[in-house]
Amino acid sequence: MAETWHEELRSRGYRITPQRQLVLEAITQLGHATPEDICSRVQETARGVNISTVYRTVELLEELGLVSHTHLGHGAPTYHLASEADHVHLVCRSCSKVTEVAPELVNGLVDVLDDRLGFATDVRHLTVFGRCGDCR
Amino acid sequence: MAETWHEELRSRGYRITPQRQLVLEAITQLGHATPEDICSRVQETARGVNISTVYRTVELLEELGLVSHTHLGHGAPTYHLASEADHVHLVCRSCSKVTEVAPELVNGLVDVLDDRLGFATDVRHLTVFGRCGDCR
DNA sequence: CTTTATGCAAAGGTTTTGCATTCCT
DNA sequence: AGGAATGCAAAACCTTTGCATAAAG
Repeated sequence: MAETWHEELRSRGYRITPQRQLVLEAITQLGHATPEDICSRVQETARGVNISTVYRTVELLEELGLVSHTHLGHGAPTYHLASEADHVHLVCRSCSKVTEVAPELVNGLVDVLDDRLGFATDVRHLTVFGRCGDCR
Repeated sequence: MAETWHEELRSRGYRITPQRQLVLEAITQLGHATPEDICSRVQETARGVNISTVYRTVELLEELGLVSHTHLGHGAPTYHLASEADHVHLVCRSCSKVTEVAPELVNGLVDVLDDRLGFATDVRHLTVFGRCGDCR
């Protein structure tokens, strides 16, 4: 796989390090991962990455547009690949199940907010809380 | 003003205390308030309510359906009266401005999620992040 | 060799918890 | 009186920061 983001990093004066690669791999594999999740996962496969490095790295990766985060519950945020982030999260208050739905479903909302208020919605960060079909 | 919630409290075996009344008053006055905000506000007018009591109280008031909370930023959640919570929050990533919009604007989304997935959206908790008109 | 990145440990902010005391009912 | 609620302090989380050391370019 092409590591195009390496160019991106270098061009901005950042460096390519094993830790950064490991964090990105962990996020890729885990899907939705908290900083702690990422840290644990990396621990398994290599000598580990310090939790503060994880925080610094996810911030960097987010700035580069490679990952994005959302808040699925009360605790830590979860990170996922931006390329796979093209969906909206539904979180069930009752069973805590997280469902991903196509962003098209919120097109109506996005258009309304844009037309009436000039507000540009960040769809990838959108999380809708409620009750899922199974819990009603 | 009728203190109908007093009945509700008693019938569930809970007690009416000055602290609980003060917290509810503070939320009423402040609109969107973090636990810390609530604590400070109460401090001003009375002998004060301990922060842990604030936490315990907002949890209780939320369980009773009197208040609800939402996450407007990275930090602490904000609480507001459920009776005034009938709106959706828009948060600007750029200037951090919070706008409240009528829940009707999201009716389309609510209907789609219900029809296609049987998902019942909690509109009052909904917060949409993005960029406001002024910042585009 | 220069500069950035990491690890560690400490600090900062937020929330929870245990327990003795207070105070509704 | 009896049980629930509060205050306090400590602990538990989550995240950030300063600084010495390691490592990328």
